Order: sequence, then structure tokens, then C-alpha cells
Amino acid sequence: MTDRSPSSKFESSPAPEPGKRVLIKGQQTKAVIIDAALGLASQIGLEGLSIGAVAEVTGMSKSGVFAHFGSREELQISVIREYHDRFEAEVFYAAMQKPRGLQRLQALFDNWMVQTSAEIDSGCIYISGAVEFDDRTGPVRDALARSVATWQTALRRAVELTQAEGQLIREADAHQIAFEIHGLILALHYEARFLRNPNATERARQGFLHILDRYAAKV
Amino acid sequence: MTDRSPSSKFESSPAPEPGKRVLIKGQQTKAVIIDAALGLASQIGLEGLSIGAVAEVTGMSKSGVFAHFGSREELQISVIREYHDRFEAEVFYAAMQKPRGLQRLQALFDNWMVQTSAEIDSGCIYISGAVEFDDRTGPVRDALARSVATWQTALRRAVELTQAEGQLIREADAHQIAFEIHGLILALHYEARFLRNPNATERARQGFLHILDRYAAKV
DNA sequence: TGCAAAATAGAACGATCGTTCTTTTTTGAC
DNA sequence: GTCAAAAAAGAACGATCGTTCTATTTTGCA
Repeated sequence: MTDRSPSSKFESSPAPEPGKRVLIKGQQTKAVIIDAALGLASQIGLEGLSIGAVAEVTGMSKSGVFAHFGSREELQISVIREYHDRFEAEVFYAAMQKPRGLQRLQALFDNWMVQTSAEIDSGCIYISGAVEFDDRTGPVRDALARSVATWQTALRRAVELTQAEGQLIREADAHQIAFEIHGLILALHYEARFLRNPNATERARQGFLHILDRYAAKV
Repeated sequence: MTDRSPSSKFESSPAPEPGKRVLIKGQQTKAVIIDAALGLASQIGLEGLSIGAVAEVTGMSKSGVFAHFGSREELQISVIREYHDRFEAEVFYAAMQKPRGLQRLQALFDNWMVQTSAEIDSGCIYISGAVEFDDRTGPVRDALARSVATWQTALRRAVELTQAEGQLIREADAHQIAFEIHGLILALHYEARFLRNPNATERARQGFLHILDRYAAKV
């Protein structure tokens, strides 16, 4: 993980002053902790994430883990940020290599499918978190909603670019298309992870083709 | 709620023997407890459901609540059964009044949308539960999966009937159609409840029309 | 190598959890 | 109204939770 200067530790870790020393060990173990916490949260959810469990996985003490974050909420937020970064890298940036338009949109969807359901023990925090925090308020929910919104905007942009390229009809509502695509991913996650339906991936792929077909610009 | 004779209290409550007395009070309060527990579970999830919270809502003692179920798992399963019954009544049976085919399928979808997202403080246990229990095993998960499977079968049947009526093409895979419909409901739940998007209902409705359109039998 | 700061460990706290056990209250057939 | 059974309350248990406080170890510049 990359430790951003703002909000890296506690709320207001000051930028390292010129003369001060800059220890590196803390950030290393913090990265290890967040990695372990993300693994746990992917399985049992952000709400089920406990400091004791993280401590056990990392072989540290509870207070040792705790000291890096100052609160459980801050740990949860760090996990969300880490997931955000990985999602961005593996889904978004990975697809940006493709030429804009249909190819990129297809790559986004493919990467999204992989990220959501392919790995056995990795649920999607954007999906489980939405269920866990849809009735709550506070900084964790806010961080989660902000990450999801960022990704949804990126997806919609990709749709709009595809329209601009003339590969999807311009009159269509990009929000609506993104909504329907999102539904396919959610159904994939539901069927693959909960119902253990091995056909789910193929169903989602098929559904995506149907959406492309429906909104296809007539050449 | 209706207290089924098997598995009503603990695993093996014997059928009331002829000469024995049949008390009614216990079942009444049990129904009250389950109703309260379902309300709580709809908000905070099946996993977040605690006996203490149910006791507080119902004005009873923890042990008083507990005695009706014998374990938290049994309480959770009772909640699932109650939700199953209500879902069946308000979504399935309510739609069975419509003539088979497109009208009934449309009614199923409409009722499903209402059940899933219309009421402010009522999340769908089939959705939140899937996320909470997709990595677990045990009787709660089994009960949940069984209920969901029952409903999915009913939905698929409705699709097949619509095909049989000639209102959807016969060549289409009913599983695929049901999968895509399910996705719309999941996206609706996600956007309406988590992101508080007021357009979500209209988006889902629109998406449903698109599915009907795509699979429409050409007359 | 010395030494202050940073990182980690350890123990303990109050709270809440599910559950068990015991006691009291309520129920309903006689 | 009687009385046994059922229902509910009350208290306490061990476990786990997030958090706090105080030691101990480790780090990394001088």
C-alpha cells in the first residue's frame, strides 16, 4: 500500500519536518497490517473486522495493531483506501491501456468480474460494505460511498466515451447503461459467492453482450 | 407469523398429545418477538441481530426472549422463515392473481421492487443475508439459501410460463432471463439503499422493460 | 555506541455478547 | 379457587470486543 501523507496515521500526522528523522519501520508494518486486514474484511466484512483477529493473523499484539490507527474506524477506512487503490489499479488502470470505446469498456467489465468473484476467498468490499453500512452514518460509510462514487463515475465515463466513438447510440442514457451493467456484477457476486453457481460468470458475460446489443449503434 | 408444527420451538417440540393442555400465550409472544427481530434484522442484518436488542425492543428480558428459541441461530432461522412467508405472500401470491404470462411476470417484478426497497427502514434479508453468510456454513446459511432457491425457482417458472404463452421467445434461456432480472433488483437495492439514489426505482423499471424488449417474441 | 523517539507488548477496563441456572410470575384446565 | 405446568425474569458465567495505560523493546540518527 502507499502511505499518503494526509491522514496516514491518526487524523493529523504532520508532514515530516526537515530536521526530524523519518522512521520507516512503522509504515512497513502498517502496510502488513492493512494487507492482512483487507484479507479478513474481504471474507467476513468490514463490520466483522476485529483488531484481535488482525493481531492474530499478523502475529502482533492487539495494542500493537491498534497503535497504528488509533481507532477501529480508522483501520476500516484504511482498508477501504487500500481496496480503492487495488481496485483502481487492477480494474481501471489495467483497462486504460485499451483504446477508448468498446474495447476499453469490455476490459473494464472483464476486470471487474475478475475482481468481484474470481478469487475464491475475496469478496468485494464495495458490495458487502454497501449492505453493512446502508443504514449507518459516519466516516466509514462516507469513505466507502466516496470510493464507490468515484468508480461509478469512471465507469459512466467509459460508457460515454464508447458513445462518443459511435459504438453505442448517443441518445442512450449513460447512467442507465451503467446501472444495468452494475446489476450484472451484483448478480454475479450473489450467485457465484452465495449460491456457488458455477455458471454465474458466463451469465454475467452473456448479459453484458445483451446490453451492448441493445444499445448498439446501428452501423 | 404462523407457528409450524415441526421446528416451532427447539428442534423437536412434540405434537401436543390429546390429553395435554395447549397453551397459547407462548406462541403469541413468540410471534411478537419474531416480528421485532425481523424488523431489527432488516435494518442491521441477521448477523447484527442480538438477543439483547430484541429484548429491549419487546420490553422483555434477555432470558425471556432466549427461552423461546434455545439459541441465537434458531432465532435467526425463525426470522428467515418469517421473511420467507411474508415475501411469499406479498410478492408471489399477490402476483398469482394476475393471468399467467407477461402480466404476472410484471406483477412479480413490481412487487419485488416494493419489497426490496420501497419501505425506508426495511432492507431485504435475502440480499444482506447473502453477503453475510456467503463465507459461512451451518443451518442459518442453509435456511437462507433454501428460501432464496425457492423464490428463484418461482421466478423462473413465471418466465417459462411467459414463454409458453408466446410473450417471450421460447428459445431463450429462462435461467439467463431470471439472472438479468435479479441483477436489476440487486442494483436497485444497492443504489436506493446505500447510495440513496432516488432515480434507482425508475432505472430498474426501465431495465426490466429492456429485458422484455430484448426477449420479446416477434408477433 | 549512546540515547531519545518510535514501535510494540502486556495487562487491565467496562461493555456487550450468547448462554445457563435459579427463582418468580403467569397461565389455563380442573 | 387450586395447582402443576408454562412463561418470564433475574443474576451470573466466560468470552470477546474496542480502548487505555504503562512497560518494554526496537529503531535510527548523533
